[in-house]
Amino acid sequence: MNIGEVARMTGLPAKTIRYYEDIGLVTAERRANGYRDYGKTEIHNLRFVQRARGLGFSVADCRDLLSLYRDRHRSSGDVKALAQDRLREVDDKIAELRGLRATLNHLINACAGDDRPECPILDDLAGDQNAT
Amino acid sequence: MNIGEVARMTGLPAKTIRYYEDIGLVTAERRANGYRDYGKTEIHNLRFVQRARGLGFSVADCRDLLSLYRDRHRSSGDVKALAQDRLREVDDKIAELRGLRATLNHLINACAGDDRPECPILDDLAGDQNAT
DNA sequence: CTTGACCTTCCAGTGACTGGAATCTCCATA
DNA sequence: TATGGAGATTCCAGTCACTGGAAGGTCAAG
Repeated sequence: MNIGEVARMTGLPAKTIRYYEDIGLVTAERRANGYRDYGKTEIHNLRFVQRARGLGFSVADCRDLLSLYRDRHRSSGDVKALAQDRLREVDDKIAELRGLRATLNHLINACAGDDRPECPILDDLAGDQNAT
Repeated sequence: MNIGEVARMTGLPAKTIRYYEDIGLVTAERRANGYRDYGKTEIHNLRFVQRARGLGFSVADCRDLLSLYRDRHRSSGDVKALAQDRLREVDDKIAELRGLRATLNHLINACAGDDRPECPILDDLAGDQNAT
């Protein structure tokens, strides 16, 4: 199967699929004419990576996950550990964003948002102690 | 004031301060010897940028915010709009991460995490319809 | 005069793609 | 058989916001 069709099937841009080959994540056979030729396994692996990326795993994580996937003798504990690391990252990020959100919201509520120049948001960014 | 001292004062790496000059965000005077010389205004602007970046504003946003900050005739509405855009981004990101978190958590709970190879996480990534 | 801390510039790398140019291959139609 | 267009190839550069490192200039202390 040509790369274009795979792109259509998976929704991954052909560019990205080529990139994954570049970095050795999912490689394809070559036809006599030099075109990449994708079989079921490669497409399966591409979808696997696509889903893992969708869950926010890094490409490096995807590499590990793929090799665990291929390993008949893996321990599910190794996979779970990876997922737990990722969960921790997500939790940290959510906590960080919640903090940002609160500050931003506070600032927005304090700002009239009209034609006058007085602006608590800028005052705060400027480090004005009397701001907000 | 030399860049090193400014770095110590603000907590911004000297590299970053030079970078901000490179992109024309916060520029410093030069001494006879070619060293950058920072005055109160520049340090103030650096801190301003630092705070805005801390709230997740892009460097491009910081540029706009700085120019609004310097503009005596600005409208606070313009600043508020920028902050609201940013708030929307944060909200979107939080929503996305919440979704990821739920999926990840679900998968983690389904996985025994022991020495056996059976793993619902991998099954799910593989697109196995019977997974989880 | 030397040492070491500090400053300068410039180039390259990060992650995960994405855009674009130049060139080649395939297939259908005139 | 020629040609046109779609789709394939490679390679280089750009994104964002830095960060690392090399090579070299400057300054103050001992």
